[in-house]
Amino acid sequence: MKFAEVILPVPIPKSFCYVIPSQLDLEVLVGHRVLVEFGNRKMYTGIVSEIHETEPEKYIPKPILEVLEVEPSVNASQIKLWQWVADYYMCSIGEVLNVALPSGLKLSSQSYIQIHPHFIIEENLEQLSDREFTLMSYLEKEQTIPYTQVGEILEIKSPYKTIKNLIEKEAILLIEKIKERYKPKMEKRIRLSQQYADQPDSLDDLFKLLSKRQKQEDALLKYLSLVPIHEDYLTNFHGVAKREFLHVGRPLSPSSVGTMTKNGIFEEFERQIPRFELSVADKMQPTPVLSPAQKECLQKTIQGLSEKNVCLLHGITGSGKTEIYLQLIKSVIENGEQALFLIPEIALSSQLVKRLKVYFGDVLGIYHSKFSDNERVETWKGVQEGQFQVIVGTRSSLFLPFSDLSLIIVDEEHDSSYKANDPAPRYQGRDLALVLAHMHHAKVVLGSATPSLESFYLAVKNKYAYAGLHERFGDAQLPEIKIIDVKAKRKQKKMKDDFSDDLLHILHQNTEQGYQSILFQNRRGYSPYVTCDVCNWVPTCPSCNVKLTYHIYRNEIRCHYCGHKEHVPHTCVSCGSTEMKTVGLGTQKVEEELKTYLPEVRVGRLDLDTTRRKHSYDQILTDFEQGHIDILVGTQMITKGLDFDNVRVVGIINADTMLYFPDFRAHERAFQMLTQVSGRAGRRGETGTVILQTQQPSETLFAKVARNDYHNFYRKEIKDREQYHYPPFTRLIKLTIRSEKQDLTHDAANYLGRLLVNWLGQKRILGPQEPGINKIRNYYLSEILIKLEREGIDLKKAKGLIQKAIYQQKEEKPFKRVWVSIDVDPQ
DNA sequence: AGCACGCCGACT
DNA sequence: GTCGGCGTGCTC
Ligand SMILES: [Zn+2]
Ligand SMILES: [Zn+2]
Repeated sequence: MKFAEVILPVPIPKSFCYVIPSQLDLEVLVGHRVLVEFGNRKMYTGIVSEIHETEPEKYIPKPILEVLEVEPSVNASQIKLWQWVADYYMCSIGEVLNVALPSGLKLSSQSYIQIHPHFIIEENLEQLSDREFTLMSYLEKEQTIPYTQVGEILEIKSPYKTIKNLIEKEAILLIEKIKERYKPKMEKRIRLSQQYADQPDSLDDLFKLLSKRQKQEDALLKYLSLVPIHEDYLTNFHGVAKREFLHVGRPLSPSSVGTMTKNGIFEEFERQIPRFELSVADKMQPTPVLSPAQKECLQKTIQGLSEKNVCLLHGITGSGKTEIYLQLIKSVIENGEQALFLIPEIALSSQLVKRLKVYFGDVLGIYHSKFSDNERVETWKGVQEGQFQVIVGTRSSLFLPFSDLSLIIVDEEHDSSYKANDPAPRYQGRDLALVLAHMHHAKVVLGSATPSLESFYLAVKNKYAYAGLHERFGDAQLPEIKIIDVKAKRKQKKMKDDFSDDLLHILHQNTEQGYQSILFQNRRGYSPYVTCDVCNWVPTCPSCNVKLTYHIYRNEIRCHYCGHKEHVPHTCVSCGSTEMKTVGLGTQKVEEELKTYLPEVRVGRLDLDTTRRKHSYDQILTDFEQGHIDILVGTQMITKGLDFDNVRVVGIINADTMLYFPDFRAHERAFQMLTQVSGRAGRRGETGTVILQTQQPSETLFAKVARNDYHNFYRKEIKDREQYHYPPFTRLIKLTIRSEKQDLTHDAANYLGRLLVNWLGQKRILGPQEPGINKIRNYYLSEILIKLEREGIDLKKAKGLIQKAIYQQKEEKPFKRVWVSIDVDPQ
């Protein structure tokens, strides 16, 4: 007998053993998607991770029900990668599967109830209680009802007993429905029936036959003009797309074509077509020619990669790193190997995709979270079948089924969207890229104008190769950055709301001269908060310990953590005053103020609120690119994406907000963000200007941004990190303890903290400590930070002890309803 | 994570 | 008594 270890998408840290039934004996392979029953009746797709002959001793394994494919969807190196992620990020391999596999490839069953075929309600009325009768009447109308909806219908919380009773009475049946899986996109096509296609002479007879039927004759003529079967009868085999046949050029009557199909003149058939538009070969262009500086940098990168596995490409904003990536990718394609081009979530605009398509054509695949399930499955299959040699995508493309990967590029490697947050696995895409590359013996290029401290440190330590690109492309110069003292300006009465006279003046002048500007305010919405003018009371969320955020367009206040919303209060809950006002500054208000002070200027806005719909982000970028917008107001979103040649001025409304995050990375992030946003100013031979407004003009970080002085920023920051034992000198693991009672969270966190102190030592444990936001969705939170040395420590053993401590805490009776989540390398 | 099942208190 | 809420433990 043969058995298969199957990975299932559940947060249980092991695989499950199933019997391979004898009739499937030769079919099941490692990496196959298989259908199995799990629990009482629920069905899941799992991935076979191992095939063996060791019979389990303690239980009788269930059989594999179905093998869902001929070629395995997952290859062996992917399973190895999943296991690495599960071990390193301390989660179950099932959770890894859950994010790795596109949902189009994961099917699971849902339970439904339906009326038992032999049961007649009218004849069994006395058997049914009121509630049971309600449910049965519902079933008569609806045929089947999902199990999960029964509770809602009956307005009770646990429908289980009602359902169980009805099953015993043989009134209903439980059935399992499996959700639809991936659907290939099909196209209806039309061709001439075999008999006419094979013998062109018979067409004459056909024309005679149709001579009295004008519309049918038209259709035949149109077909022959689209499909030249008289030149090559084989062309009939592929026929013509029905859509094109009916609607392109002179339209045909669908009903007459239908009649001809019924009469056996035409035949209809279906063909699978790709979801992605194929590019036309003649639109393709060679990759752009490099400047001398870019060439030199490319050489350094190639040289570096011959000595090290990773090269840090440190190129200032506007230096043209992308062109260097293109060259590297090109040579990968020429060698017949695969390349992965990772970019931050938001930077994957359709502009970028179009640009890359022009260079790489149909070997380019795209993988993105805004894609539909079906599109993602198609990219997955394209990589697997070798159609796509280059993938541009966000961090989840690390899980695609590569077989021959030789290069990974991580663009804007410092970007925080490479870190996956809430559902486990909480992986860092940049780090995982290194692991994936290692498995494939591939090389990695980390590119950034403002490298993360971790990466730069490793380059300094000679673990990574380093290639610098310190001049801008073309004749462009770095922008001139002017620091404006907002406090002083206010005293001089030179502020209009949030704009200094200098900023307004330069914006006005720049627009007059036909150039564009960008305004940066790292907060969306109008005025973020509502407050009482008398006592400063601020409405907070009933479920979370956060202030509610004001949204002007609905005149309501909302919680960003749980979605709770309410109307703006007219009176203060604390003192009864009716003097409620809004405070704080969001992009929406910046936009409004701008329109007041510069009424003739066309203003656009780019933030989460204006880009919710699928194509709105691309639309705003296009409008800006084509000059329909003079000034674009935005959040950090505008620091990413495409470069705009016509932007000469960047205004930073309030640079201070970023400095005060209670987080050891606050300065790093502020430096990166300010540098990136400043870098939007001045390309193509013109020197740009940046106006940076602040309350603290003497803050040294701003001076470093102004001088584009990464090295001094790095030296100061790395010293602090070393002194306070933060990465890259230590590894951090953050434990978050959650429960519904504040005391319970507190006690559980203390218990866990004591265990960890005993097992790992006092100096490695920070906390427990309540985070700034100590309640989310009615769960109270506490955090423990574990600091482990980078070297000279058995990391596996330490993680084992942490896991053991969490299990031991969970074993304690009072802590059954306490949850602990683990974040390895938190951001 | 689901889901089954058993115990306990509220309400016929 | 009975029924629904809720806590607990298991899943190959
Ligand atoms: Zn008040
Ligand atoms: Zn909330």
